[in-house]
Amino acid sequence: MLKLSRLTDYAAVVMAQIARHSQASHAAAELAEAVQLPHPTVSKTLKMLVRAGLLVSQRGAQGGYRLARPASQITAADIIAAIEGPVAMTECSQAEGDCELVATCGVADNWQRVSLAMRTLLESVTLAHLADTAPIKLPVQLPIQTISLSAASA
Amino acid sequence: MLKLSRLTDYAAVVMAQIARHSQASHAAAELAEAVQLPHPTVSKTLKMLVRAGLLVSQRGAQGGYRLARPASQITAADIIAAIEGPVAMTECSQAEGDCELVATCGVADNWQRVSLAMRTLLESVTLAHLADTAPIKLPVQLPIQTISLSAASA
DNA sequence: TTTATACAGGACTAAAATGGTACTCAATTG
DNA sequence: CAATTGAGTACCATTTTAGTCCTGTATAAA
Repeated sequence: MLKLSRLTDYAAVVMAQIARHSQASHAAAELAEAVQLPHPTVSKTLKMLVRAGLLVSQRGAQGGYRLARPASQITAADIIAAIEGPVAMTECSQAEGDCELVATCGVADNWQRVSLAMRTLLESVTLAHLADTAPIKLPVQLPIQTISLSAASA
Repeated sequence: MLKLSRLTDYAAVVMAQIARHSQASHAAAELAEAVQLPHPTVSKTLKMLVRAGLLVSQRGAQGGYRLARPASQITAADIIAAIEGPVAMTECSQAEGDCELVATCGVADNWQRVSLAMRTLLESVTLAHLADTAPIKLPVQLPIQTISLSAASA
């Protein structure tokens, strides 16, 4: 299905929740309550987001989590990467291309172009968009054509 | 990683192999040999592709698999859907939206827009592109902006 | 300084998806 | 009929995913 993992989904929801009240610090328990998910799971997700540099944490009483930077500067690709690792459609489109089938494959290059286009799409969607209850209304010029499809055009 | 499953990857490679010699019928064993993958696995993949209507099969001696329609009319989204089911990024962007968290979620709509944009992207890449050893050189106008991003613009 | 709060890190387990195999049946050709 | 080749099904092993728990550590407030 080319689906996000459930944790990634949670991460997006939690991030959106924080983004909607970005002044305050949010404790894990409070967030879990707000989004109606089990505390430990939310906690785990939050830790991953901190490690990825999307959130900052403050220990102790009155502590909690806050966005590391404005919601408009955090992308869907960032959130996905924080939980699942870098966006890549196939083994071989990752850094360590240790696929032994390169010789017989014959589609690797083109998959990588598609992969890149998808990544670009996900980078064009920010947390600010996701958190907004209104539909995404970017007047963005998606550079899709530029990137992959005209890479070696005629 | 938002990665394709390995079987989907195999499917793409096998489809590309068939597409490059689309006149002949191809036995499962022959294809497995050509792409250097285990026979039973390739066989399984082929059956899924037949069930999805992307290949047609012919039993008996001299039988094998052929494309059900021209490579230019088979999309990456078709191949992915054949193996993994419909492209959808989250539970709730599928047909049976049985997610109980709709109330507290607050990002569902926007995820769906992103999901739709990705699907459109994948539909714009055909098997003919994938099978071509040259880079994709579509002069395609990707309708991404149209679909999701300006859906409710301004 | 004590205490309550709240995050950090890691170990562990249960469940599910994935990938791969084997075996039997059905159809076609010659 | 015999050889070939796909169809269908059931099964198993592995990996991934999700979720829990426990112990440690930093911070703030009383």
